[in-house]
Amino acid sequence: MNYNHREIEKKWQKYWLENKTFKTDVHSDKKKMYILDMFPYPSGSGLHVGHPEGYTATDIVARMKRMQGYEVLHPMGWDAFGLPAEQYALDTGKNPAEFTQKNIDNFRRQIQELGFSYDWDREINTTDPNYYKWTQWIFIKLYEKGLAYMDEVEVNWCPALGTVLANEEVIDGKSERGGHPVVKKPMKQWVLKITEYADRLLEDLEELDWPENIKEMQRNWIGRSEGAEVTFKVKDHDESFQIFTTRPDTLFGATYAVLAPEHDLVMKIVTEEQREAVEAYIEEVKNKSEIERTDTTKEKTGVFTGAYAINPVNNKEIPIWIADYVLKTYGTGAIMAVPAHDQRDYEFAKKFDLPIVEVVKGGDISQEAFVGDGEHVNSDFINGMNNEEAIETMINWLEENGIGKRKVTYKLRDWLFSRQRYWGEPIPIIHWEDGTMTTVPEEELPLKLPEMEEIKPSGTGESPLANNEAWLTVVDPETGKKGRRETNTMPQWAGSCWYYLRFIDPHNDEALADPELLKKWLPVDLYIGGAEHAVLHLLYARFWHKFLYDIGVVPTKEPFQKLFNQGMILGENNEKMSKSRGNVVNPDDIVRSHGADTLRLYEMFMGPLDADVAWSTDGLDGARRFLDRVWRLIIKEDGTLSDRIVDEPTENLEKVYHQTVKKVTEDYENLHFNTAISQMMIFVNECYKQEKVSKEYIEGFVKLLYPITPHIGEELWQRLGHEDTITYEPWPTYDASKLVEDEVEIVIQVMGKVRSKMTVPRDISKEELEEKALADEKVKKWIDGKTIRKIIVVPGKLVNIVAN
RNA sequence: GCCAGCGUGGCGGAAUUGGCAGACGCGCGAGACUCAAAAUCUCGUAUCCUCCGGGAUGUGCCGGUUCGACUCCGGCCGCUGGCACCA
Repeated sequence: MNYNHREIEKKWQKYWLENKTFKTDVHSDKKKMYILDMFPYPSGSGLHVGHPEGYTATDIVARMKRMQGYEVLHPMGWDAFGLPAEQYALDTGKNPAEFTQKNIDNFRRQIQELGFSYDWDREINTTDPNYYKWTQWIFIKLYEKGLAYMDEVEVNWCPALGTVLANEEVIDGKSERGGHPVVKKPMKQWVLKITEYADRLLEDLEELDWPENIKEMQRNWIGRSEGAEVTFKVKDHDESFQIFTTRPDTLFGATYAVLAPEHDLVMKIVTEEQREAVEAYIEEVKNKSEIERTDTTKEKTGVFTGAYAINPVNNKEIPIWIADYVLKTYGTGAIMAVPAHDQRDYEFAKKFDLPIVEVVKGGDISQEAFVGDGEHVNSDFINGMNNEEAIETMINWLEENGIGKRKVTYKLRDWLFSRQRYWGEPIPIIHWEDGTMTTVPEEELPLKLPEMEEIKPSGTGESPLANNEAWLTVVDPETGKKGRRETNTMPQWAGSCWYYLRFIDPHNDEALADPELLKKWLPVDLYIGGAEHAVLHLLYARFWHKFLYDIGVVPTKEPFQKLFNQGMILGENNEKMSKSRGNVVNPDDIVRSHGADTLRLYEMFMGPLDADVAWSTDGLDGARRFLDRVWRLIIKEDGTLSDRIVDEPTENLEKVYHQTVKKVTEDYENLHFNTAISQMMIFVNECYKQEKVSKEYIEGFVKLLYPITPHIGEELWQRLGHEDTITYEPWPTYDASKLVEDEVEIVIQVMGKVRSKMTVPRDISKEELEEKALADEKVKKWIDGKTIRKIIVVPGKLVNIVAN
C-alpha cells in the first residue's frame, strides 16, 4: 500500500501550527543558528515551483540544526510594496492594501502546505505601518547624517509607469518591469549616498562566505579604479577643468582633450566659429537614446569647441573637443586623450585626424593603440621607466607642482531613492512654505499612507499622494507655519534592506529590535535566494547594515555571513517557465497529486542546488516511488510495522548505515542535497536485500530523511512508537571505526591500465602488495616477456606496473 | 569587447591533495508475480569489436606534463550569467 500524502500532510501541518513546534526562543541558552530565505513579493499569481527550491534547502538545514541542538531562527515574511499592486490600483482605482492582503493569504497557505518550519509568530510584512515605521526611522537617521539628500538629477523617467527608475532598474533603455521605454529627464529627487561606503562595501566582501561570482559582480558594480586627477587650464580663459586618468604616465602623449557634451564648461569656452556646430551636436546627443549612446560598435562622433587647453606637463596647446563617448557621470566628465595608448582615443584621433604621439614603446601605433607595459619615451623626466614606476613618479610630480593629485573613482553612483508612487513607504519629510524642510518628528512615526478613495496619477509627475490635500497639508502647531508633505515614496528595496533585523524582534515598539538580541542573533548564518538579487538587494542591504553599524544599532559589519543562490527550475522544454510559453508548473497541483514531501524531495534531487535544471514529470514520479518504497519498507499493508524491523542489531547493514549517516550529515551541511538523497536510496536498496533491519537503523534513517520530507518523517516516527514530534530528537551519529574495512580491494594496473583486482588486508605492507600484484595470474599475462621498469604502489588503492 | 562560470551515457547528474569514469535517479530491455494488465520485486543497460575468456575506444576539440589526467598546464570551440565607450 502506498502512503496517503493528503491525510498525513494535513495532519502534521495542523499539529505543527497548533503546537507552535517551530517557535524560536530568542533568549535560549542554546547555540544560535539564523537561517533565512529571501522573502517573496506576494504576487497575484501565487507561488511557482522555483520558490520551494530555496525554501526547502533552508528548511532542511533548519530542521537538521534543531536536531543537532541549535536554537534555530527560521522566519518568513512579505516584501509587499511593489509595482504590480500599484498598477492594479491605478487600473481599478482600488486600494492596493486589500489586493496585497489577499495575495499574502494565498502565499501563506501555499507555503504552509509545503511544510516549511517557519516560526509564524514572526511573520512580517513591509507594508504594515508597524514595520515601515522603522523603515522611515532609518531614513530619518540617514537624513540626519547627511546621507540622504535632494538633488536635481537627470533621472530615468518612465512615462508608462509614471515614475523614476534607478539605473539598475533600466535594462537596455527599457524598464526592468514591464519593458517600457525610459527617457532622461532632470527632476528633483531623493538620493542616498551609498558612494560614501564604496570602499567598505568592496573591502568587506573578503570576509564573506559568498559565491565568488556574486562577489565579483559586486566588485564590478562598485567599479573602483585608481589614478590621478589632473587640472588643465584653458588658453585665453580664466577657466580650467579636471580630468581623471588611470594612466597619468601617458600625459606627454595627450594630444587633445575631450569634455562630455553636457559639461558645464562647454558653452563658456566655445568659440564663435564653432558655436553652431557645438550646439547642434549637443542637441543631437540629447535626442539619442541610451542604447544608441552606449553602442560600442558605432563610429566615434564629436565636435571641436575651438578652444585649447594647456597640457600641464609640457605647456603644449591641445584642442578641446566634445564627444559622447565621454560620460558626464563618470570621473570628472572630462578626459585627456592619449590616442597612442587608448583604443577609444585612437579611433577618435584617426577619424578626426588628430596627432598620435607614442610615449610607451612596445606596440605599433600605426596599427592600433598600445595599452601594455613598456619603456617610456618622449616623456622628459619619466623616460626609460616602465608603467608602474612612471605612474608613481608622475603622480608625485603632479602633487608637488600642485597640478593634480592621486584619486580613486567608482562606477557606483548614489542610490536614487524616490519613486512617484502611492504604494510605497512615505518619505517622512515636510517641505515648509519658507523653503526649509524638516523630518517628521520621530514620535509621529509611522507616517501612514492615507487611505484614498481613488488612486490616480497626479498629472504633475508627482505620486498619486499629491491628490490628497488633507494628508498633504501640515501646519506647525506652534508657529502656524504651513508645510507640504513629501509626495515621493521609497523604492521596493527599502523594506528588504533591513527585514532580517526585524525578524529577530518583530513586535518591538521601542526600537527596530532589542540591541541585546541583535548582538546575540547577528549575523544571518545562512541566506538563500535567487541570483537575480546579486547586486541590487544585497548591495543596498549591506549599505544600510553598515550605516546602522556606524550609528551603533547593529553589532556586526556585515548582515549575511553565508550566502547561496539557488538555480532556476526550467520548464520541461528546457525554457524559462512563463505563462506565455505555457510551461508553468503550479506547486498546488503537485501537492495535490504527489504530495509536498515528493515535491520537496524531487526538487532537492534534481541536481546541485545552484544549477538550472528542467522540470521532469518522470523524475517527480521517481521521487514519489522512493517515498512509497521507504513506506513499504517500514509499514505493512495493514498499517502496522513491518516484520522486517527487529529489535536486535543487524550487522550486515552496519557499514552502509554508518556511511549513510556520515554522508548525509556532511552533504546537508554543504547543501549537497542531491548526493545525500542518493546515499539514502543506496541505504534503502540495501535494506530491501536484507531479511531483517534493526529498529535502531530504521529510526536513524527516518531522522536523516525527515528534514527533506518532514510529513512522512513525523508519521513514520510516530508509527515506530514515539509520541512526541521528531523535531527535537537528537541527530544520528556515526562511528568512524565502523567505516574502515579490514580488507580492501586493490586495483592492479599495467602501464596505467586496470588489468586485475585483488582483495588484501588493509594494513598490508608495500613490499607484500607489490609481490602479490606480480604473482597475479592476469598480471603475469600482461607483463610476460617485458622488462619491469618501475612499480608504483599506493597503499590501500592501487599498484601500477610499468613494463615494456 | 571585458569578467566569471560551465562542457561527462538516450536524459538529470556522481566522482578533485591526479589513482577502478558513469554512483543514485529517469528512460529503456529482460525475468518473477498475475488468467491478463497495472503496481511491485529482481537483473541488465557508455560505444564499438568479440572465438563470450576478453579486447579497443571514451569526460567539447588540439597539444603538453605524469607510471597514471574528467581532474593540472597551453591553445582553440561552444554554452550560460554579469558588465559594457568607466577614461
